[in-house]
Amino acid sequence: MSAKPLPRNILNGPPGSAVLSELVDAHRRERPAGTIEKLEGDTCSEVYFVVSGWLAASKSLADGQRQVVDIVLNGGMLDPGSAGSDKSAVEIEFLTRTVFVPLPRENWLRLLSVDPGLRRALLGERRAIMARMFERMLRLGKGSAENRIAYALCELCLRSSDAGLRERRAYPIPLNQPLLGDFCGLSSVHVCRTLRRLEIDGIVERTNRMDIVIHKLDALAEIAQIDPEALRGQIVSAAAPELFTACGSREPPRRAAS
Amino acid sequence: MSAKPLPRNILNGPPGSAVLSELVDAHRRERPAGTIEKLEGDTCSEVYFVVSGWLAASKSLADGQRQVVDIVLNGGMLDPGSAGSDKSAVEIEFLTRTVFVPLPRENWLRLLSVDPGLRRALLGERRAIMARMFERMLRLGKGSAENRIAYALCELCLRSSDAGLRERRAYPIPLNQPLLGDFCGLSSVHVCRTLRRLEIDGIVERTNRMDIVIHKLDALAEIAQIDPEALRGQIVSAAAPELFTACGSREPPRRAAS
DNA sequence: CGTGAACTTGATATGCCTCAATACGAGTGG
DNA sequence: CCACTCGTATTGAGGCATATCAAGTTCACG
Repeated sequence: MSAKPLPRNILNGPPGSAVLSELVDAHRRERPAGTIEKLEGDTCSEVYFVVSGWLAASKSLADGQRQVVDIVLNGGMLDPGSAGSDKSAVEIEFLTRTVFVPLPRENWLRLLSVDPGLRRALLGERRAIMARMFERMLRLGKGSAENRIAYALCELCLRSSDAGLRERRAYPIPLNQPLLGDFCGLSSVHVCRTLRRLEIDGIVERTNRMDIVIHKLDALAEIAQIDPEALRGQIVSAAAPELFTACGSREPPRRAAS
Repeated sequence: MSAKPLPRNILNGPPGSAVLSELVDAHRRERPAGTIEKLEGDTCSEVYFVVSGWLAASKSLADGQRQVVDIVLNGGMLDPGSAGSDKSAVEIEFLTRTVFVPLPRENWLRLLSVDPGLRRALLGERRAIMARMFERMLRLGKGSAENRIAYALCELCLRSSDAGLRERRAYPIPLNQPLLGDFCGLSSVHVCRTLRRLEIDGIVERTNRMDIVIHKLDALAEIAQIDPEALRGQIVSAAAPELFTACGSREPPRRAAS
């Protein structure tokens, strides 16, 4: 699966294919870690495709409290727009050096109009996005701190690696504790305590600040209240990578300081 | 806007239109309030369109704690599927007597393939869904109980009426307090206390259990941390009604006991 | 008139936040 | 090489918001 030979779907699709690679080339961008690409309310008429890197979409209350509403990884997409206007509903920040393609809405619609496979892939990607958002809302509303953190670790590990959830394997997660707190709806202090407890209990281990090694997958899944196998199928879109393999060479996700 | 003369978009669209009305007729369903249409994990290969009524999509933790992840009203749609499998990611329950159209995925994809206007409308609807989900996640993660309740009232009032947020006008909300709690991530007891406080402060009034009358819109918007005008544009899809006006006569939303 | 579900209100428990102080690690400049 | 500094992580103490438990009331419905 990691040795996928050639881009499919778009580049090799029947009509409009030539257009695509030009579009992608024309819009391809790269940003260093920590860049804030857009603020809430900024004008935005594009749909974002992440070629490589991590991106966080967040919203804030008046007092500055921030909630990360989604994290987008290699092969993922984000539509920051809201219903009526051309205003972005979220703030967009890159957590790592990131290559991405902001595709104007009209171009995106045109691509969809010519490629049935793309429409189908989009449906799958959309379902994956919604499914993981649902899981997170459930935990934001009803889960304990342990449950939220454990779930976040599982989700990010699952999504960031083809290998899935495995014991004794280090997954880099390019979030510091305040950011992880904003993702889980917790204060950074409580994130620290909760991570610490998981570590003391021998369930996970951290190296280099935020490389996660799972030692007791059963226990972690129990706390996160997930079935590792099933969750993967629900929140990771099988079709997604094909959505725009065309967009560029597949670089591995790279961690970076924020 | 309420006196829209004729269905547009699909029924009158160029090709495939005849197919649509047949599809809709064939799949149209009606259920009484309180019906549970699907459970988490049930097989589901359809996309749901709500013609009239209210529907709640929820998920639960092992201990039975439930979180309502979205509420769908007249003119709204819901795709319960998850990425990989044909399993529903959510439980679906009707809050009122509801007319809806569960359209098999393949039919839905085919419709999308023939109607550019439909694709565009879907983009708008999708953005509205995401925008309101983002708003709710922000409040689930970082908002106080007052903020969550006030926001929920504003969102549901905005979405359930063309009139938007107005003072001295009764909005029926067909949720009891336990359900509102599941929606806001609060216990029913605390929902009660919080609503009571809003009432004592003269900000809202309740009649018939759950008909909401706003008395101080400014204060409510302040607590909810919203701009009523702007929010409407963000979370209500202008195009959505056209998505499937074809599906049936437009009945007003009717409240019912759960 | 009885029954059950929802609502209300009070009392208590607790999980998480906030404030505060310290430790650590990386980068910087002397 | 060391001192400095700044951001992040860690740990403790205390407070507050919300959950939980419990009891009583109202209301819809049979």
